[in-house]
Amino acid sequence: MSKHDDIENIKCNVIHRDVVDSVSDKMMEPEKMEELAEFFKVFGDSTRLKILYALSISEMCVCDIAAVLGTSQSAVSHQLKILRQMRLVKYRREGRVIYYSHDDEHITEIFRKGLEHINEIK
Amino acid sequence: MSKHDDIENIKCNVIHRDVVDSVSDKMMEPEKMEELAEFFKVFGDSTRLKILYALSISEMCVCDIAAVLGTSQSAVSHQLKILRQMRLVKYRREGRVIYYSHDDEHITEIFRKGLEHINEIK
DNA sequence: TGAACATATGAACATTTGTTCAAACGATTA
DNA sequence: TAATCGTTTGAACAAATGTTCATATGTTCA
Repeated sequence: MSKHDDIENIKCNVIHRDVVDSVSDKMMEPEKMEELAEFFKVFGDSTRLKILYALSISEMCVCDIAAVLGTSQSAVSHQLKILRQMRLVKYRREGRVIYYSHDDEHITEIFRKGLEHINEIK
Repeated sequence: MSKHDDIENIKCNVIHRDVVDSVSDKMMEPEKMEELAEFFKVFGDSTRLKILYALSISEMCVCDIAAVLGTSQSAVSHQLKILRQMRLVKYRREGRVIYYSHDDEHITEIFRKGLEHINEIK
């Protein structure tokens, strides 16, 4: 164990140096990956997904969204904030009612791709 | 408060009955939504995203993936299990080395849509 | 057969996440 | 102006998640 002290607990070594180098070279910047993960994380919750789906059918106010989902108005509002921050929904105020709607054309396509996948794997 | 006891603590009422009914009618089944959320959840972690991206460049063994990501072999293995369960990657064994690769064409498209979005909103 | 290696897995732990509850904020209306 | 309504927000809390560590599994090679 003498001269191997510094690597004594490495469990795993590179097997194909060429592949590792080539792939490392083509990898996206880690920050971009983080950003992308944050984006997809938004789709990873059924409450938010339901909101997005509902809004793809019609513009709606917060109370109505809550009614459709069967979720508390507060929970919906919290999730709308996240969707807003990710620029997936926009809103307009009319008196004390706030109407939300989609703010991005990619939503529908991402939705469809996801559905295609889960329909295929079962 | 007499006859309203059952709804006394409802903070929010339906505002547009017609919209709520129409959207409720067109909503997807909740189970489908859950399933879809589970699927997108997989994309919502940067380690898994990096693995998927790396595999879009080349088939790779676990050790090499770990090397490219700078993550422990164990962490990679745990995440590969999730990707496997979601049928996003497949693998083949060659001796004691296991090679992973993509198992779905939607991955690349979903990736691209996500990137398009985050590139637009900044 | 036993040592070495690539990978998988379970338990433990810290972190993140989503909901609820209570309260605050704006806008309307009586 | 006060009460009401639709919405937002912060704190608290339980549940879910990702990593690490230790160990197990399965394969090769000496």
